[in-house]
Amino acid sequence: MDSMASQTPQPDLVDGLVQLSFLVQSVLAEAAAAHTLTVPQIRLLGILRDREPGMLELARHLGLDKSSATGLVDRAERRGLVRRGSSDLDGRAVKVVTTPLGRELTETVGTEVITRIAAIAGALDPAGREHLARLIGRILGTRADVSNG
Amino acid sequence: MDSMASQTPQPDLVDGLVQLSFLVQSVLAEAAAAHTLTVPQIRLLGILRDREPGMLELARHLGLDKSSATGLVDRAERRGLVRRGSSDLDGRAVKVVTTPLGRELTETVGTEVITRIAAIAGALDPAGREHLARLIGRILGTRADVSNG
DNA sequence: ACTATATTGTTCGTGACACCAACTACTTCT
DNA sequence: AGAAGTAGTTGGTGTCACGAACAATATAGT
Repeated sequence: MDSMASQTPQPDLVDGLVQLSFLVQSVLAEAAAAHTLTVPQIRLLGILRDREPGMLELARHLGLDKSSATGLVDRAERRGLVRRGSSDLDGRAVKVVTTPLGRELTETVGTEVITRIAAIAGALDPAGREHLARLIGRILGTRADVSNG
Repeated sequence: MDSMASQTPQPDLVDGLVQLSFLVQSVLAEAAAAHTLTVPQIRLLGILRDREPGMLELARHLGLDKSSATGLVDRAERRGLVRRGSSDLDGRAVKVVTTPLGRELTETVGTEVITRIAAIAGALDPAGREHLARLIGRILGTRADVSNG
């Protein structure tokens, strides 16, 4: 039946990947909601954990249009989570930075996300988790070539 | 209850699961957008492939509020993808059904989703895919107990 | 230097999506 | 029949994302 190797109709796997992604996303949404945040917001905070990007760079990291990044930062700023600093070199550029409150929330939510996602993986024994991590790593690693320009 | 074991700090795996979920979601969004649809819409169509649920049942399947289901069906109906039939037994209930156009789109998009998601898994060799499917299956299987009320 | 072009962000308008609270219209229970 | 419950809808609010158009600054090209 599997005449085409690359398209090997592996319904179980395709279905599983899709369902798993919904599961993970809903757990993320829960963790975010527990702190009156949303998934895009925690993504934003996650990126700002080790960066101070401009709007455009931010947009690229999130895979969004720059105007979407503006909006995301607007709302986060309104909640006191981030701040718009001005770049010294470029008069029109902006530097998005977390506030102390933002950093604190990043930590809290981060821990919560780890706990909750780890709980999902808790269905597997340590060896299974190890293996899963490797397989996922290989998938994401292959993709890194594509997405990193 | 090994409450500690579930917290095994496995940063690689947690991170991988999260990133993978975003990858899958974005591929789903692409596949949907290729047919002027959205992820919630293809989810809706997917459910209607083998069911004719009422609004409430639909909402439960999607993990949404019933009013959200109403909106989703409203928009899908406006595009001629689904239809509101009336239940014969219950005068207030509704039966959401796909139209011929909706069924056709379901097929087309379904194929596209399979192709694109399979491409993600294509980074693995057949044995790896097999293994991954099993691991994911175990995770989802464990969850099924929780979510199926 | 000085205009032409490119880049960074913002704004505006539109639309999808999701929630909650309130409401209508049936059903079922007593 | 009357009370209570259930199925769906409506209206209001907020987030999110996009594209097009715009201001302001930066970088070329000559």
